[in-house]
Amino acid sequence: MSSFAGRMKEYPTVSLDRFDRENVHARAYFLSHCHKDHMKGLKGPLLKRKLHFSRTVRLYCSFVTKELLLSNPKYAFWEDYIVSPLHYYFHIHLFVFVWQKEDVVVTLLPAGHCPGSVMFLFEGSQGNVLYTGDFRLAIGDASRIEHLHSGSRVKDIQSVYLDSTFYDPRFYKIPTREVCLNGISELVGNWISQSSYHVVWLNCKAAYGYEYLFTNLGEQFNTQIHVKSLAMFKKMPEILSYVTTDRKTQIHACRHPKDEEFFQGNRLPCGCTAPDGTPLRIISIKPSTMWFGERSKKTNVIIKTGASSFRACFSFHSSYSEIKDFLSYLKPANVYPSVIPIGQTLTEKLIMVDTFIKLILKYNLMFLIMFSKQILFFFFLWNIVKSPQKTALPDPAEESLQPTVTESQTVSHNYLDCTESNDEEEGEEEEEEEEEEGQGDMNVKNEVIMEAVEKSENKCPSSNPPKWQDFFTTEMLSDSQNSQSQSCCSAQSTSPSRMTGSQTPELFSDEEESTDINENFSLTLSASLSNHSSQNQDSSLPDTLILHPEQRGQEKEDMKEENDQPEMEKELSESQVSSDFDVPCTPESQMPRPDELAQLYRKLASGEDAVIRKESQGSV
DNA sequence: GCGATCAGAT
DNA sequence: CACATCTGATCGC
Repeated sequence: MSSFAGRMKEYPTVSLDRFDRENVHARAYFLSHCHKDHMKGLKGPLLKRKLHFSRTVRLYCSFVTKELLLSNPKYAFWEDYIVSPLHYYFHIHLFVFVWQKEDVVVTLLPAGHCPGSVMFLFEGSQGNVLYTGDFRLAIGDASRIEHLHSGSRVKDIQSVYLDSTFYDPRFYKIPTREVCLNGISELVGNWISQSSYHVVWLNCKAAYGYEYLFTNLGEQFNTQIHVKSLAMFKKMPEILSYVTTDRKTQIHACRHPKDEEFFQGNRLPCGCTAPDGTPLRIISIKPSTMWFGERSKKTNVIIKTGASSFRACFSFHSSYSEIKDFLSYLKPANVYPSVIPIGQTLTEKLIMVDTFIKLILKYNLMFLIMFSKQILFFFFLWNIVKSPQKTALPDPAEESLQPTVTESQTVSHNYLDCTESNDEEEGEEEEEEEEEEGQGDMNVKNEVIMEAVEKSENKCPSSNPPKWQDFFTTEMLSDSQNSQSQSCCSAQSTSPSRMTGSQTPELFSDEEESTDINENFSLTLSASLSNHSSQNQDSSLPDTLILHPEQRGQEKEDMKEENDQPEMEKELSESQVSSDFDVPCTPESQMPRPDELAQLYRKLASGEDAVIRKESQGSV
C-alpha cells in the first residue's frame, strides 16, 4: 500500500495520488491509476468545494483512468476537471506558481499495473523526476520506454518516487505475467474442456488489474467472463468484448460478499446453475502474488489449496529484481520508496535500499577492477561529486558516500508520510521542520548509479524502441511483459514469446492433480484493448496550451512498419490519428512566447519530446 | 449524520 | 505467502 504523502520535493505544488490533508491546496493533481489507496481524499468534500470555486484546478490522468474514475458516481463531480490525453505520451505544459513560475513538462509512461496505470515523468528546472505510482515492469522494460530517453541516452533522473511494494530480497523473483497467464490458461482449459458443467470461478479482488486475465482467457477459449458490471468498460471495447453480465458462461469473475461461503457450498457468487439442474463442477482460482528467492528454482505458478481451490501467481507489482533492474537502468540520484510494508519501519526500508546500493557499489568495484575500468569508475565518481544538485538539499555526493539513516532521523521526518505514527497535527511548525531536515534524510542516495559505468553501452533505448501497443493496450494488457522479446501484445507477434520447454514452470505444486495437464498452450495475448474513442472537452478550456509531440508522428510511422501489427491495431492507430489529441496545460498558465518555448525545449535533453505541432500520425 | 480512522477479514 | 478493498466499531465534529 502506498504511503506516499502526495507531494514531491522538487515540484511541491502538485499532488499525486493523494488528495487529502495539505494536498487540498495543490495547484494540480495527478492520479496514476484508479485504485482506492491512491485516491485518498479524491471524493472529499474539501476538494469538491475547492473545485467549485477554482477555475484552474485540474486532475491529470490517463484516459482509461478517467473512464474508470467517472464510472463511479462518487467521483462523477470531477468530470469537468479532468485532463486526460488520448495517448500515453503527451506533454502538459504546467505553470506552477510557488516561488516562481515554472515550466514543467509531464509525460505519462506505461506502468503495467492496472488498466490506465501510468508513471509521471516531470521535467523542469528542478530536474527530471519520475513518480512511478504503482508499477509492474519486467526486466528490460525501462529500455523500451521511449520517453525515458533522449536520443540514444537515458535521461538524467534526479529523483524516483518508487513503488517499493516488493523492494525486498524475499520477493526476488515473481514469474512474469506471461508465465502466470500460461499457467492459469492451462488450468482453466483443462477444466472447462471436460464438460459444460465444469466452470471456473476466478476469485479476484475488487480492484482493477485482472482485465488482461479476462481478455486473454476470453480470447483463448472463445468465451466471455462473467463480471458484475460492464459500465466501467463502456469505452474500452477490447475489454468489453471479453466480459459479460450473462451468467451462462464457464468462466466467472463475479463476486458476492459471501462468495467464499457460496463456493464451499458449490455455488457461484452469482448463483448461476445449470439449466437442467445438473450440479456444476466449480473450481476456484485465486490470483495472488507468489515470489521466489534468488536461489529458488521452484517456479510453480499454480498451487492447489483445496479439493477444488487453486491459487495462481499474479502480481500487480514489480519484483525485487525487476525494481533493481529498473533503478539500475535509470540511475536516479535519489530514490524515495513510497511503500513501507506493514511491520517494517521506514528506517528498515531505507536501510534496505541502502544495502542494495552498497552492494551495487561493491559489485561494480569488483567488476571494474577485474576489467580494468578504474578510470571510468573514478571519472564517474567525479561526475557524482561534481554533478549539479538541487537547492535546499544536502550535498548528495557527501550523503551518497555515507548513506546511513538513523531511526530518529528517519521517523521524525515524514516527507513521505510513511510512518504509521503519523497522526500529528498538521501544524506549520512541523511543516517547516520537514523542510529543514526531512528532505535530506529521506534522500536515499542511489549509487545504483555506479552501474552506469558498466552499462554505459546499454544506455541507448534498444534497437526496438518501445512500441505503443506494448503498453497502451488498455495500459495493461500484456503490456511490457516479455521485455527481452519484443512486443507481446499483438496477436500475431505473440506466439514467439511463448515459453520454451525449459522455461515452462511446473504447473502444480500439489502432485495429486498434476497428471493430465500437458497440453501445449498457444498463448495469444490479445491485441490492444484500448480504444480511446472520445476526447474530453478540456481542449476547449479557455486558457489551455496544447503541446503536440512533433517527431512522435514519424516515429510511430516507422514503428508501424517494422512491427507487423494485426489489422485491429492498425485500425486503432489510424483512428487515433484522426482524433485530435489536445492536451491542455494547467489552466493558470499563459501561452508561452517562442523564446520561452525554445528555452523549455532546451531543457529537455533532446528537444524531441515537446514540440508544438499537431501530429500527423497515430501518436503514442 | 457524516467523515476519518482503525481493526479485522477476505 | 504481503494486494486492495470492504465492513463495522469508534471517535469527533
